[in-house]
Amino acid sequence: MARRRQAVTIKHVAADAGVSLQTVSRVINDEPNVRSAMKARVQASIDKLGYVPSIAARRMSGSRSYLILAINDRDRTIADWTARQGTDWVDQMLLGGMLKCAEYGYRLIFELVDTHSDHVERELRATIAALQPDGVILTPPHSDNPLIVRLLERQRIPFARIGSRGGGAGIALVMDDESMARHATRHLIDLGHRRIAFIAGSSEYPLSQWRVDGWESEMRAAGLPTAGLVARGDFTYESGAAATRQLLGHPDRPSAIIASNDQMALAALEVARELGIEIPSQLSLVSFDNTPIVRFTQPTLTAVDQPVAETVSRAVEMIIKAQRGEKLPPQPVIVAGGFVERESTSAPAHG
Amino acid sequence: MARRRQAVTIKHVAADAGVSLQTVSRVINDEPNVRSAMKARVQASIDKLGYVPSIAARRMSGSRSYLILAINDRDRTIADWTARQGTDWVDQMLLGGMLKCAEYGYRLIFELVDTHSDHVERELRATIAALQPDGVILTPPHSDNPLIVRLLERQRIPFARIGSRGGGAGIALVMDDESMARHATRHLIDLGHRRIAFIAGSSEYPLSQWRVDGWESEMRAAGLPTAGLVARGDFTYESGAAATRQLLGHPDRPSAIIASNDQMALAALEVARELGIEIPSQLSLVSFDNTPIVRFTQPTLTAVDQPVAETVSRAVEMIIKAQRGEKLPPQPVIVAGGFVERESTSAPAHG
DNA sequence: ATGAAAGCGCTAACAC
DNA sequence: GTGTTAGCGCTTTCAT
Repeated sequence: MARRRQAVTIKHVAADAGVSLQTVSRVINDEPNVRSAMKARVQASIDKLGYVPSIAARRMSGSRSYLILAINDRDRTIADWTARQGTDWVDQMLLGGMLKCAEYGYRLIFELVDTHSDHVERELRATIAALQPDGVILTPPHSDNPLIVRLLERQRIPFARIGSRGGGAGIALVMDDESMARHATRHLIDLGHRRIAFIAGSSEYPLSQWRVDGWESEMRAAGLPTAGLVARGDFTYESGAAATRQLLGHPDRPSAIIASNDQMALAALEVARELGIEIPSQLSLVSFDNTPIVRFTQPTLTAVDQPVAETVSRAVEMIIKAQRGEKLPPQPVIVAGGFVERESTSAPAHG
Repeated sequence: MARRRQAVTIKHVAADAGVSLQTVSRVINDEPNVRSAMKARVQASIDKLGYVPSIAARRMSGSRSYLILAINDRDRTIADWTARQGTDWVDQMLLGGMLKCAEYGYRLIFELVDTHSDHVERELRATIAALQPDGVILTPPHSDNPLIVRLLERQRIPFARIGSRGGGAGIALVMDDESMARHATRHLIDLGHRRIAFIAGSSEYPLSQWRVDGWESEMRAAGLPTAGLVARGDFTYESGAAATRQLLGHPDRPSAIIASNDQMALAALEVARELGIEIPSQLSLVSFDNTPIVRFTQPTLTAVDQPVAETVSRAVEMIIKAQRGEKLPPQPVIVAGGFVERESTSAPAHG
């Protein structure tokens, strides 16, 4: 194999501009102590030759790598990709992360890491050693993994923990699950609903409880009952179906249901259909996450929008700031979600 | 900011094992001329210290970077991510590409490049200079961009061209669009359909024509008419709706329609509903691509499965082989697609 | 404000 | 088989 060398290096630029390597280095890193005339001359050579610094060489010399690593759980991600159920978590991560990285001249590298194995640490350490990223973005369930957090802390790499309320090192960011749940509940209350049920998600994820809390507090504030109105699922379709059957089997059945994610909402839709309950005229349905599928069901689903892209974008920003030693805002950073009204919600039948 | 150095380097391993750097290098690269006892000793030190070679240093020394770059069109990708219509092209690319890369100790880096701008070349050159990947995977419409192909050829980087039949340098891979279209057509013929219409895609993409060709040749082979049975769309929902109206407005309307992608199939579904034509009893519908949405429509759509993951996986494999100087199979490599029967196809009403 | 020299971690080339 | 040397492209000292 032919060895590939850098086509244009800092040497070529220095020679072309008739200055030292160091001066070129100063220009490309936008450092002080370069006269503007000099700077212009060097920049002209850079443009002329089409010079781009090598990340490898930069990293070698002990400087930044301009790489930010985004870590996702391997099993779950591969399962989602294979199932092709329309989950676009990864896409939204890339959307938020890559674009923000590009703004700062960084690059996002997406990696899968196996959470559940006992060698998480080794795996992550290997990835870091190989890539030497300037920062790491953790997503659930890694965000609260003490092994990972400790490792990153020891390596002194700035890292963001998405979906974590903090405690320990790292930059904690959460999407505002509680407010989003409150918003959804408020929407239904405003439509005239009083018996609003909630299908909770897996208790493995802290956000499941945050969502329940939001619903509960809004119900309380409106003086509405919550007893018997929670069913616990685990984010799967099957669990959503079971939860819905439980809720709709109730003698005084709810006129509205909020499901903690889209898969469970989909199940609720199907169960309602089976039972001959029409949506939205006889039952309103709100779903969580706003993944693509909610646009294609019939009726389309009113949904809470999980601000994944925005959150990752903020994470990137904060990592870069942290790396530069800038001051960070108080944490956890709370990212506001959205709410999209579609066809699955309306005033209750006998409001 | 504290400068981060590699925690464990080849030096530490060499010292620990009591050998030279070069011997360690030989072991980690699995090169010949190391006695197995020596190799074991070095490996023990590597494991003990948790050593992982630095990609940057490897690249610096003129060797491989173990990075493979996958390039997608920026505008289109961002539009897809933002629209959240369930397109999982990127996910499938990552699925096929990352897993195959991991098998060989490589890493896939996903990048966006702006096709339509006149500085494609500069942009791509910059990315290559920064990352120095060992290979590049091109997707449409980049695969047939002569500027890009020439650039990569000159840089002597192995590259794959997905969706290109070849001509010029690089490894050409296509999904077997023609066969897939034939398969879909055959499925409908076997069900008893005789008037089978086809909604073609944008002529900007060569695969649009390949799909038409497959349908046409299968129809011919079965002695069935094709005149007046093609409507041209451009892969958008709107164009699909217009095409469907045109086809169903025909006095002797088709009993089945094949749409060149899922968005247009979705439109066909909606138009049929508007016209009071029931699917599948009065009209069979087959869609192309098998993106997530076809699982959620009502009825669910029988669809041709575009083997994106498999194709990217093959591309990675061939790039690595090419880089090692191994012989490659004849091209274009043709990757077989799949076919998934769901609810939208059945025997025609008056068959 | 600019330049020169040293070194980052690794591998290719060559010596032994 | 194994060790030694040089150098990759860049940034960090430290001079000037």
